Amino acid sequence: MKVYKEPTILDIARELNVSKSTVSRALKDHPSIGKATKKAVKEVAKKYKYHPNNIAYSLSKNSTRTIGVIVPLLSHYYFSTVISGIEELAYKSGYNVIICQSGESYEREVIVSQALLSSKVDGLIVSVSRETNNSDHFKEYQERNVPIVFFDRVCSDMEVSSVTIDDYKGAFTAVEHLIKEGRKKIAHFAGPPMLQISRDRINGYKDALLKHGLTLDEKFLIDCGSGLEQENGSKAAQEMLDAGIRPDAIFAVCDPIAIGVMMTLKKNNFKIPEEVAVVGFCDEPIATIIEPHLSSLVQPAFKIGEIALELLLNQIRSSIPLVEKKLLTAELKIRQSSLSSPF
Amino acid sequence: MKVYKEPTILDIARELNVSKSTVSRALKDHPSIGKATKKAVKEVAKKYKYHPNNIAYSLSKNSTRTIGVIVPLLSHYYFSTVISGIEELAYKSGYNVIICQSGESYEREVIVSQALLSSKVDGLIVSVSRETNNSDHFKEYQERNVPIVFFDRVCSDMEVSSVTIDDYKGAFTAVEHLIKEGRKKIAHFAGPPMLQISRDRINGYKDALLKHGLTLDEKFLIDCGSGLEQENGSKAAQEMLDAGIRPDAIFAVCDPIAIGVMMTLKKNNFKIPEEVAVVGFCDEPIATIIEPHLSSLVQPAFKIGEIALELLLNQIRSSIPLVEKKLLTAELKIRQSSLSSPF
DNA sequence: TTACCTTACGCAACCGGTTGTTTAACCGTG
DNA sequence: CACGGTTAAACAACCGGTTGCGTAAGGTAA
Repeated sequence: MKVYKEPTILDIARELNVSKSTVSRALKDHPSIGKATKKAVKEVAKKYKYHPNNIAYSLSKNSTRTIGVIVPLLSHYYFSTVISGIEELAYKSGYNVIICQSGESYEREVIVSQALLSSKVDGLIVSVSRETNNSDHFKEYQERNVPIVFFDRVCSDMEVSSVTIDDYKGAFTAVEHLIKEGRKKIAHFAGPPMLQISRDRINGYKDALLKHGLTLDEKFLIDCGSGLEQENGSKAAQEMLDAGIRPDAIFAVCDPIAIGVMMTLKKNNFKIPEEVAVVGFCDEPIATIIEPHLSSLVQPAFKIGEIALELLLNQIRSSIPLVEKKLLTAELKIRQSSLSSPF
Repeated sequence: MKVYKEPTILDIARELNVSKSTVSRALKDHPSIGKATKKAVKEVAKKYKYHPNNIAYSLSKNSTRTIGVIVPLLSHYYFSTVISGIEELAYKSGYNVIICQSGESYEREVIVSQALLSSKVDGLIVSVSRETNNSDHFKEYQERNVPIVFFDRVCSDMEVSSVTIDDYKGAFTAVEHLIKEGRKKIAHFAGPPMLQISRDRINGYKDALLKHGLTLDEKFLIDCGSGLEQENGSKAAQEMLDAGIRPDAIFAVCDPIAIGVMMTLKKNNFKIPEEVAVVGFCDEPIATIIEPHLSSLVQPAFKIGEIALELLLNQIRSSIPLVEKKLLTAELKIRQSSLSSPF
C-alpha cells in the first residue's frame, strides 16, 4: 500500500506558480495575502482534496494540540463517561484526545505514559491504576513541563492539579443514612488499600459510626482483595456469611462490589433491604437494574471530565506552573436497597 | 509553560562531537557504527533522559505507526471490549491506537474521521454510527490508500475488509430456541432500520418463524425508535402492552432493549419466563444482573477486536489492495429468561 | 523626480528525526 | 609502496509544514 502520494502544500504551490509559504498563509487567511490569491489557493486545495498534515504542523509548531488520557479500564461506565466529558470540551477547544487504558496494571501504565510522552502530547489526564505506588513515570512529565491533571485516583506524592470526589464525605453520608434508617451493625466492603479513595471511604465509614456512638468492629471491615469487580464482592460476601458474620447493613466501596454482595445475599435467601440494607458508590447503570434498586453515591462523571480538561488547559495556557485542586461532592441517591420501609 | 527544551539527537551529537546521523544510527544499533560510539551515545541519551520524538519520526518515515478506531460509544461494554482486543494486539505489533467516539452522530463521525486522516493514521477500524448512511468520509481513506476495516456495523456500499458476526444466523438461532421452548407468539423488538445488523436480525427472526410454520404477524414486529437503549425498550414495551398486544416471547435486538422490556413487563406484573420469555443479543454484563438472568447471544468482542486489527495489518503490509471478510457466529447462552421450565 | 509606505509575495531557516551517498582512515596484500 | 577493500562516521537532502525577514511593484506625498 501507500503508493499514492498525498497532495501537499507544495503541489498546490506548483500548480499556481506561487511559493509554498504563500499557500500556507493563504490557507489560514493571513492578512498579507491578496484576496485573489487566497481564493485560487483554496480552490486548488479543494480540487486536490488537500488535508493539512498534522504531523508536519506539530513538528514545526512544537505542539500537537493533543492531550493524552490514561484510565484503568474503558469498560467501566464511570471512566468512559469521564472521557466523554473530556472529549466534548477538548473538541470545542481545538484539541484532540488520545485515550489509553492501563488495564489496572502498573507496568502497562508506565508503557503507555512513555508512549504518550514520545507522542508529545500537550498534556495528560490520568486516573492511576490500582497497582500504582510509584510515580516516576509521571514525574518525567513534570521535568519536561508537560502538564498533568489527575482525577479520582491521584498520586498523592505529587503536587499537581486534580479533580476528585470527596470520598470521605460521601462514605460518611452513606453510612449516616444507614444509621438513620435504624441499622446498627454496618459492615464496609473495602477497596484495595493502595488506592487513596479506598482509604478515604474507610475513614468516612469509621467516623460516621463513631459520631453516632456505634462501636467499630474490625470484623465488619471486610477486605475484598485487590479487585473492584463484582466477583470480589460475591466472594467476600460468601466468606463473611460462612464466618457467621451477620451485619444488618453493608456499605460497599463501589457499585460492582455492592452488586456482587447483593447477588450472594439473595442466593443465601437474605432479604434486601429488610434483613440487610446495601449502599454502593458511583451510581453505575447497573444500580437500577438489580432488584431491589441499589442506593448509591452519584459521581458527576461527565462534569469531572470537563473540569479535568479545564484545569489542564489552564496549565497549558499559563506561563507559570499552576496547581488547582477541585473537590466535588458525591450526592447520595436513595433507592430501595437501603430503606427500612421501602414499600 | 514549555520553556524547557527537550533533549534532541542533536544535543547528544554535540556533547560527543559526532554528527546527528551517527547518533540516530547508534541508538538503533546500526551495523556501521562502532561499538564504543554506540555505548557512549546510549550513555549520554540515558543521562539526558532522551525520548525519541515520535512526531519527527513519523514525518520522515511517512508512517505514524498509529491506527485509528472509531466506535459509536465507549460506554458500551461491547465496544470497549473490542477496543481492548485491538489494543492488545496493536501494542504487540508496535502500533499505537487512537480511540474516538462518534456518539452515534453522523456529523461527529465525519469530523473525527477527518481528524484521524489529518493525523495520518496508518489505518482505521470503524463501527459506524447508527445515523450513518453516507460513506464519503470513509471513501477518502480509500482514495488515499489508507486501509479500513469495519467491524459489526459496516458501510455496505464499500468493498473493504470487515469482521462481523452472523446476525441473521444469531437471530434465527434465538427465535428457533424460543419456538422449541413451546412459544407461539414471538415478538421482535427491532433496532434502527438504518443499521444492517437490525435488518439481518429481523430477517433471521422472520425466517425462523416461517421455517417452523408460524405466521408472521406484523404487529409482533415492534420498532423501538432510533435508539438501542434501555429506555427505548421500556417505552416500546409499554406501548405494546397498551395496545393490547400480548406475545408469549420476545426476541430483542440487543441486551439493553431486552432489559428495558423486562423492566416494563415486571412492572406490569407479567411473569418472566412463565408468561413471557425474553432473549437479548450481545451478552452484556447486565444480562446476569437482571432477574431472571437474560438469555443472550454471545459476541466474542475481544476476539473481534483482535481479528479486526489483524485484517488491518494484513492490508498495511500488503502491496496490493486486500479485502477479507470474516463472519463469526454468535453463540446462544441460555439462561432463565427464556426457559419454559426454568426451575 | 525622489523618498517613503504599503501591499503581496518569495526566500530560506527551522522543527527533529531518517537515510542514501560520500569520505577518510586504516587494514592487509602482492 | 601502491592498490583495493573494510570500517566508521560525516554530509546533506528529505518529510511537510511555519514564520521572520527581505524585496519588488505600485501608489502617494513632498
